Amino acid sequence: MNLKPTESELEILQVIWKKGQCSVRDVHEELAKNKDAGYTTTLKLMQIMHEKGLVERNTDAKSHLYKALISREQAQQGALDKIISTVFKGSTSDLVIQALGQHRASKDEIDAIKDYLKQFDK
Amino acid sequence: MNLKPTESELEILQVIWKKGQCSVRDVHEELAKNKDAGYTTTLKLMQIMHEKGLVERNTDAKSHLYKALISREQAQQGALDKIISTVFKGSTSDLVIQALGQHRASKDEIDAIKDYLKQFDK
DNA sequence: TTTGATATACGAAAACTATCGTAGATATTT
DNA sequence: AAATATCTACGATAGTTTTCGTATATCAAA
Repeated sequence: MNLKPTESELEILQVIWKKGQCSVRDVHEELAKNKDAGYTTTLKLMQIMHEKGLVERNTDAKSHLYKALISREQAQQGALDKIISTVFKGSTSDLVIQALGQHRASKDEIDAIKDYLKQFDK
Repeated sequence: MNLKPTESELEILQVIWKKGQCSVRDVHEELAKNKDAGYTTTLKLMQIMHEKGLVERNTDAKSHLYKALISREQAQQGALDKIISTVFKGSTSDLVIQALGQHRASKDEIDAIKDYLKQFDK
């Protein structure tokens, strides 16, 4: 089974992750802010995600409620693994440095990272 | 013009980046180690990449030689931008911390990152 | 110079993804 | 209860990406 979400599926997962549990309409209205596709498009995608096992749903009510079966962390890890191997030659530090360089992390972000790195000191 | 390489195109670019200049056969043999697709598949993909302007080629000899027209750094940045916005809620530090956490960066890598971060002190 | 290996070109099929329209069920409003 | 709104199901289409077969050219070896 292929657990790797497509681009559109990720957009949907984002909404579900944020809200915890969503109807198709919830997701659709959120997506409609930045994108314009019909309601049935979102519905169909979510049905496919259900077939794939990316989400589960409660069909008790007329309007079904969806929950994610893949965590944001899993998706993050999958995305990282992929780009580290395809464009960063397997080097995590290359990725980190490139990320910090171009994205001009804020002072808070830099501090968060420094804090994190302290655990490696002894 | 769409400069964003597809998944397969990235696999090919990887080989070209590593070797600097490649014939279709060079790329194909490298890919064949991990994947099995026919020679003409690789050829076709590289021809499409040429049409798209992702690579240039020298057709003097019978066997054409391809060079990348997009740098590894550009591709890295594109890949980072995408995943930061789709799975990391726009947070670079989330990405960095997740990357360091799971990938168990080596001491050298950690040191490289610490060095890099020093530039933000003053 | 004929044969065999290796190239490119390129159309077309296959696979995957995204989009939509329509049908029919269920709920809500008047 | 009839009309209206909202939901799911699902087939069909369109778009993109990947794969491959076949034709044809070029080179090297017998």
